[in-house]
Amino acid sequence: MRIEDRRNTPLFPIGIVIQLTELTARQIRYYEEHQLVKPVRTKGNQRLFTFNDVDRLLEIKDLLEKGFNLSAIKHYLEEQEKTKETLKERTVKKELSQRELRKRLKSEIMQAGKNGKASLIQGELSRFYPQHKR
DNA sequence: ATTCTTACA
DNA sequence: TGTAAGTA
Repeated sequence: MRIEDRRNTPLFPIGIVIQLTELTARQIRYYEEHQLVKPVRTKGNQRLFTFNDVDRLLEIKDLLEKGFNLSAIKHYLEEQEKTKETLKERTVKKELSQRELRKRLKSEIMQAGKNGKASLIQGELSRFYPQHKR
């Protein structure tokens, strides 16, 4: 999950963001007021934007040019955020369950090796192989 | 030189 | 949104 960290690393002062997005400082600060982006502040109170913030601002600009108002864009981005987090959660759960599965398989295999009888999981797995007459 | 806030057009 | 003023 290193790439994600990079995209969320505060890097750009507003001057760079202005060049990257071709938005004015006024606009960028205004969007921040409305919580569409949340740049962190340095000790000197200067804003630092992340790569994701820049992407976000570009999307805001695009939607604005297509005629959407700020509140609509805000709702849109919130939904997009929810969806994104849900997908991420599912991925995490999947990874956890697969790790758990491997752990159980290993345990069962070692157990079966000791007492020679079919393990519980072998019984479970047989369901996925129709050629095994049951 | 840059950025920040506030306030008014 | 743009811009001017006074700061940090």
